[in-house]
Amino acid sequence: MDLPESAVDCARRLLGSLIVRTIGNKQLIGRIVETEAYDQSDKASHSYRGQTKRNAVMFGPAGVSYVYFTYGMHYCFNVVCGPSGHGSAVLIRALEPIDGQREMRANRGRDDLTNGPAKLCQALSIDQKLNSHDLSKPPLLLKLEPELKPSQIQTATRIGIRDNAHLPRRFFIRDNPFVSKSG
DNA sequence: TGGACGATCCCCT
DNA sequence: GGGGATCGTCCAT
Repeated sequence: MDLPESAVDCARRLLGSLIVRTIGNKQLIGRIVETEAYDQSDKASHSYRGQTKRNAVMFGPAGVSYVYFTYGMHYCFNVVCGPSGHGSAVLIRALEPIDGQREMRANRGRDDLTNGPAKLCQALSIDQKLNSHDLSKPPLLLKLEPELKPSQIQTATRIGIRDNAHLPRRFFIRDNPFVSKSG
C-alpha cells in the first residue's frame, strides 16, 4: 500500500479512493469523500496516551483497518497510517455510494447511507470483526485512485472532539453532496 | 471494582 | 438545538 506516512498527508491522499466491501457475491462500493487525521502527538487521538488493547492496531503497519466501538452502539472505521510503532490513523467520515446501494439501504434501514462515520459502517456491515484487517484484500479493500488536485480538497476542523478542536485536520471533496451533514 | 465518558445518530421540540 | 440510547474501555480508587 502506497500511503504517505503523516496522518494529514494520508487523510488528503485517501480522498477519492474506493472502499470495496465484499459480502457474499455482492460488492458494496463507496468513494471516500471526507476524512480526519489523528496522530499520536495529537491529544484528540486515541493513540495520544500510548498503546492499549483497544488502539493497538494504530501502532502497527499502515494499510490496516482500525475499527472501534463507541457510544455503546456505533462503529467507526479508520485506515492506519505511519510507520510501525507510531500510532496514527485516518478516520473515514463519509463515502459517496458507487455500487450496492440497495444492500446499503437494507443495512441502514433509511436513505442517508454513508454521510457519517458510523452510518457508513452500518451501510457496509463493518464491525469489530473487521478490526485489524489488511485492506489490500477482500472482504474489505482499499483501492487507491489518482491523487486529487489541491483545489478539489477543502480543509476544516474536526467534528465531535474536545481537544485540539481548532486544528485544520478534516478534509473533504469540495462541493460533494455526500459529505457528512455537520460539514 | 466502579464510574465517567466517548472521533455518533436519531428523534423531539 | 437538545437530550437519550447504550456499553466497552480506561483510569482512579
